[in-house]
Amino acid sequence: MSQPLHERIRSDIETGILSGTLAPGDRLSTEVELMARYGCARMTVNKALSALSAAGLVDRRKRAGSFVASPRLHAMVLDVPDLPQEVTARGQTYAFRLIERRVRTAKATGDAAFDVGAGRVLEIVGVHLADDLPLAVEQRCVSLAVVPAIEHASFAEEPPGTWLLRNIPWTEAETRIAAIGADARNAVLLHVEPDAPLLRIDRRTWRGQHRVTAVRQCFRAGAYDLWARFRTEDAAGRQTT
Amino acid sequence: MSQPLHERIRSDIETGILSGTLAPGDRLSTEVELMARYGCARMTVNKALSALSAAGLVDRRKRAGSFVASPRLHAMVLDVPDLPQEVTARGQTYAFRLIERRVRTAKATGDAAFDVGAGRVLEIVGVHLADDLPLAVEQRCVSLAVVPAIEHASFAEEPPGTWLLRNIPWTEAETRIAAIGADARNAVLLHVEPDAPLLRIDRRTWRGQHRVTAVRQCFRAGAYDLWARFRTEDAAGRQTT
DNA sequence: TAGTGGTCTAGACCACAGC
DNA sequence: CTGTGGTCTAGACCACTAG
Repeated sequence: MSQPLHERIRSDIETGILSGTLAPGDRLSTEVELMARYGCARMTVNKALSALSAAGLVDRRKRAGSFVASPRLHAMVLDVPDLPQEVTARGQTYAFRLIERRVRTAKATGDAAFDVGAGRVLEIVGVHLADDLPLAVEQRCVSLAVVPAIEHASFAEEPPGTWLLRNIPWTEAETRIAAIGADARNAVLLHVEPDAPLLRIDRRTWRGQHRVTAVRQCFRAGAYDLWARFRTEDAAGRQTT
Repeated sequence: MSQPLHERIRSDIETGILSGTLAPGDRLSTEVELMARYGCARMTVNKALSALSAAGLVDRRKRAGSFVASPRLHAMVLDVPDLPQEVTARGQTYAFRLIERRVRTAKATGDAAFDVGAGRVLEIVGVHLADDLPLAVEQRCVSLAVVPAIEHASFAEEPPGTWLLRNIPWTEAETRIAAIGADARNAVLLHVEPDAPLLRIDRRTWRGQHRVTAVRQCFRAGAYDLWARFRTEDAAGRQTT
């Protein structure tokens, strides 16, 4: 038996759903029935059905049974790019040029996208470069109350985003993606015409109840694309053995 | 006991990781130790640790033990918008205006973004409208070999994307997001100036080995933003009870 | 109220990788 | 070699809810 039994049971049912043999709303066999069919214990069947439920392929209701869920998968996995890594992976040399760096105290920014709560805040503006060509402009606020160590970090070696990724685990994050026209400052920094299309990525990050950082990155059009993928296997927690 | 025990064990360890008490690379207690600490069976502990492993918070190695995973996940959950639903949720009226619809056979498009394999293919061009204002231009190819029923669908009631979402489960999808300048055709259809910034979303979808559909949506800047979120609880499969 | 899933137990054998 | 996680068993009790 090269494949675990609960994995085979899960795979059998998943195949039925994806091939259309099992239509949305259809009732699956009960755990007791599957137990008899595969000649195994109930825990084994339960593990398979729980995985399908976690993946959203199956809806389980007490007393009623397990049902094929309506195709509702509106979610994909979005890669959060680590720019130095992405750039070097493309065979280019990465650099971060710091434009501004200051510490302010507790003032409201007036812009909800950059609010990281009360206390001392580190504000950074910089440019990501690939082979010395500007790739993106980054504006960032970091709460020094949550991340005091970053006040003394030099961003010569790595940009603030990478520093944070390496040092601060986060529990919650929110990303907003839009297309905008370049304003005067971004046009200069990115070497593009004013009103040229830019990809704007806003991200806010929490650690528990505390806001860690808020960042806005504006990419030159064509300089970098975002990718997202979805695989049923990922959602079902299948091992990539 | 309002909370399942395996959930409490998982929560305890997760809290330790996120608070920094458990640093990346630290070794967790073994299943046997946790079993003794919580006074429960090994299966219960295993369920908690498996969930943390699936969430990417913990790395488990045979003979070595369980360790706090070092770099945090670089991935978030991207909402795949169902435009009619999004638009009506904003209190606007949604409509889809069909511009082109034709069936071609097996020819190569020359554009990899729209390749859905051999056989008969339905090609659609249309505009998504919110309160009669153009929101996005959509170009789509659908493989009629995989989805024959769509050949006779009228898109008066719902756009092809929604039709597919309701009728065809998919196993794998890939999305690419970029900012572009409007070409002549899109400028006319969206009522914007040529070269105005647009948010372009390309998506290809598979069902098993077969390519189901390939779509390109170009949104007016500011008309619609993409959102992505991440919560540790989601990844750990915690129920939202 | 009876059937279903949710959870848990106290064992067990095995594969695997560090020691 | 030995400890670890991966898997599985044959039971059990409970909560919930649809019939």
